[in-house]
Amino acid sequence: MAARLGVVSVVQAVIRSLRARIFSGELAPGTSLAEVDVATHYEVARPTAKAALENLVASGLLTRNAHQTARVTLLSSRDAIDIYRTRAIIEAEAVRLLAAQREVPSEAREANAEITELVGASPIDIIDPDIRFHAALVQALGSRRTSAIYAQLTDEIRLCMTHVQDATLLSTKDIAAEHARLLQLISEGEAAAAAKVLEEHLHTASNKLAEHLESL
Amino acid sequence: MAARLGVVSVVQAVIRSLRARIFSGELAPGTSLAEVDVATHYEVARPTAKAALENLVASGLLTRNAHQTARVTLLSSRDAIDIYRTRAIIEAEAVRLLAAQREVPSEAREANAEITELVGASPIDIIDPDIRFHAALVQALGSRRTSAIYAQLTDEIRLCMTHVQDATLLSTKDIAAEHARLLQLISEGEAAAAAKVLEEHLHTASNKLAEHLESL
DNA sequence: ATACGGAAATTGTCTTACAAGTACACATGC
DNA sequence: GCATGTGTACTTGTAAGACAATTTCCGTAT
Repeated sequence: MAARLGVVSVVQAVIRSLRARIFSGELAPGTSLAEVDVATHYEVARPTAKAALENLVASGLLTRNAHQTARVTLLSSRDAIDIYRTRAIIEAEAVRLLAAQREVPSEAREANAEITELVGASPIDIIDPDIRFHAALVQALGSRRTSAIYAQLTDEIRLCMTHVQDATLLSTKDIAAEHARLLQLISEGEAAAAAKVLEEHLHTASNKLAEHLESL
Repeated sequence: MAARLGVVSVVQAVIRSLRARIFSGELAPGTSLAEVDVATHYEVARPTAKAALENLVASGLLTRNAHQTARVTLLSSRDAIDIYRTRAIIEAEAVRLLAAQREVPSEAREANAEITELVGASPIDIIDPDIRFHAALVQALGSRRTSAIYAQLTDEIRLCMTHVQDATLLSTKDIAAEHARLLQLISEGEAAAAAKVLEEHLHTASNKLAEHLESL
């Protein structure tokens, strides 16, 4: 293989590698990805590359019209708002349920602890624990399909983030504080208040992100 | 072409045809669908059939493990409950928003009128307008991604229904009445009450469906 | 009757090939 | 000079054939 691929299935390996390259920013939004390019890059057959590209198109990371070469999706501010709205619906419900049970997921607590430790570090480093924090809330719902849907939205969020290399949208300190407050309200069983904090948290993030995307 | 296909793209046409055959019950849950079978049936190449099958696997209508022939997904009662839970999250939010705006989608009203007219008819005939009623509520959110997610869940619901040919889970009259009450509460701006009615409506439907699936 | 071995069936991938559609550049006419 | 039309190059869509790898199932032998 031309590029290192954790060997599972060729198509799956290509998909995984392309995802990583997209998220890392190596393949910036707008970059063209022809089937032949992918095929030669990984030294696989074109049908294999095609299958990988189609998978990524389906998950929203790539965009392609008929007979046109696929490009890394360039999300608009309206897309970002739409994604965050959808996220908010799911997460708010998760938070309400958790609060009703006064159950604070340990993964969420740990992820936020990680964020707190990164207060001085590069804003890019907090993306990962931040995503884990929110994912932990949804995971706690225990619904396979809800988690799957949320995972797909998370992918698009990550893609958004690659638009904004300067990811200093919110201060790490504020994010950690809002998360902590959210967990506090959950532990107190304040479902409505917790949901409201979450919605505002996502809403301000959404606004900042949309604003940054507009300015490109 | 061996079977009539509305000509768009070969793969898309095969997908559409297979979906129709699955929903119609011609391809009952559990039926094997080998790539060669599909290829010969539609007189297309195996890669084309493969692409169509992979698409349907991704949307949950078919199930396949590596090196194993695809089968029409056989949903368990737990799946049904999971699907309805996820549905409920989205629909409840839609209903809350609509109530806050006191906005009753005309499509929902029309779909329920259609149900009301079908009070004496076969329970199977109400599936379609019932789905349209609920979809109209979600559509009103105006979120592309939320609608897309909901559409996928709807597909799985339809698949559930093919398990239970005797779809007389609830009386048509009761369904129409609950829908009407829901629309009434929306028009009155009673967000919380409307959401509660919806959740109970879906919960009882989910229970009945799960019960029927268990008894197979 | 059970366990082992092998054959059949199926999917995974590659190679090659051609058809069809899109986009861009170039030339032509106004 | 600009708009328009055409043609070519590029890319994707689909097909056909071939081989490897894996799973399943059946037959046989113990």
